[in-house]
Parts: sequence; structure tokens; C-alpha cells
Amino acid sequence: MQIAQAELEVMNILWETPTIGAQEVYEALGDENNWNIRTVKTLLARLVEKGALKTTPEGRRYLYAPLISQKKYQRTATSQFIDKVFSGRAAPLVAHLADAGDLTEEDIEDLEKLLEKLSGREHKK
Amino acid sequence: MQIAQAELEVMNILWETPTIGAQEVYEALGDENNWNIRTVKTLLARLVEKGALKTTPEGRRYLYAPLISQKKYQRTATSQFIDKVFSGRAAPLVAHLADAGDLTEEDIEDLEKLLEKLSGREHKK
DNA sequence: CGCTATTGACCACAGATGTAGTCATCGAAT
DNA sequence: ATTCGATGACTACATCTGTGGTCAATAGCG
Repeated sequence: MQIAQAELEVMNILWETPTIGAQEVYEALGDENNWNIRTVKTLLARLVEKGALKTTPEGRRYLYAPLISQKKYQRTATSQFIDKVFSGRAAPLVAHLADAGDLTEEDIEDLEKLLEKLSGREHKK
Repeated sequence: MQIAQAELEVMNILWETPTIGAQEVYEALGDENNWNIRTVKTLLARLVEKGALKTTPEGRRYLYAPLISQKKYQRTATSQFIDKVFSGRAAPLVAHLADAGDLTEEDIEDLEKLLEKLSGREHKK
């Protein structure tokens, strides 16, 4: 069950602020894509169809909320991405990040902390 | 100019072994997808159309070779992926990799070296 | 109470994608 | 020469995606 590009942007809104109506999602999307409200509704409908969102009736409308967690999605999306683009090897990806200058100073600090933790504990297997 | 999923698998073959014919690509793909040779040819044709591959006539057939480098592709693909899935922040991605156990000890060492280098030089803006 | 704005349900439609089929041709094997 | 198999050119077709329109019901405004 793939989540398309445009659908993902909707999911991102709902992961951040679950259980809101179509109108709120529309507003939260802002000018970024400048979608018509109907486009947003179509995306919401498709996501419900795909089982990525659930609806709760509230008065005359629906409230939408994710059925799959962002973490879980990120996990599988990352796995697939690495498989397809980096032949399953994670390290080159990271090297790439550095090369591309995609790491901000903040990222680097975060990574340093992360590595401390990683080095600190026994590496599994 | 997006490269679709299936097309990417073809590109991967050609990045590894450039300048081969459709038949060789077909064989290199192996049983993975179990595509018909015509499917492979269609993908090759689309990639040529998209400007991702070029052809050189060789006798009665074409040899195919990448026009864009794997590195360059990985770079843009990674950027886009991080933007879409991790809201543009690279660090959480790495944290994710670590969490998922996708990083080997060797990867972690590489990362440490990498970070040393990064901390050592001035971070660009 | 009638009009308007909103909402979900359903429909539309072009372009991308996955997955091949048809056809004419040409070069090799008989 | 005849046949056969591989090749590129073109065609097909169901889905998925991006993007939005139509319509009927309805809730709230005036």
C-alpha cells in the first residue's frame, strides 16, 4: 500500500495534528502547493481507501486521523529507499548526506550525540 | 525528470555495467522481477526519451549507457526523500537508521570519521 | 423560511507507470 | 533462397497520480 507524493504531504499534516477535518488540513497545507480544497478532499478519500487514515463522523463532516504511525512509515520508506537507491547499504547514504552538504550544524550536533550513544552501548550482533 | 521505480532498476544495471544491449540488461536483471524482454525494452526506451540514457548503434542494435551519473542521481533522490519523508532534516533519518539496526559497526565508524571531518572544518552557513 | 456556503459522494481526465503485444526487418542457420 | 529468431518502432491498456469539477443534502445566515 504505497502512499503517493501528494498524499504524503497530507499525511504529514495529520501526523502533526491528528483528528481534524478536511478544511483544517487544507488550511494547514498553506500556500505550499496551493491545492484546491477538492484536491485535498480527494487525497483524503484515497488515503482512507488505502487504509492509511480513518474517519470519525463529527456532525456533518469527518475528522481524519492516521492509522499508521509516522515512525512506522518512515521506517519502511527508508528501507525501501535504501534498497532501491543505495543497493541496501546505509553507509553510502550517510556519506552522501555529508557530501551534499545536507547536514546542518544542528544535524551534526545531533549526530554527535547519537554516535556517543551508539558507541556507548554494545553493538548488537 | 523523474525516474520511476522500475526504470531505476534498469539504471542500476547500467550504472554497474554501462554500454550494453537490451538483451544483456534483460539478463542482468535476472529473476528479480521476472520481466519480459519487451518490458525491459520499453523501460530502456522511456529512459532514453527522458534523457537518462543514450544509445550508440552497434550493428543492428543499440548499446545503452547512462547520461546521468549514479552519484548525481543519488544526491538529488536523497534530498527529495529527506524533504518529503523527514521534513528536510537529515539527522532524524540517521537516527532512524540506527534505531532500525541498519547501521553496522563499520558504518558507525565511518560516521565517526565523517563527523570529525565535519567538525574540523568550518560549517558553511 | 429561502439562500448560500460547506460537505461528502461520485465523476473526469490527462500524464506517468507497469507490463506487454504487433509488425516489419534484417542477419544467421539451414 | 526460406525460415527463424532477435531487434527497434509503434501500439495497447489497466492503474495510479495529480488536479479538480458536479451534485445533492444540509446547516447556518439573514
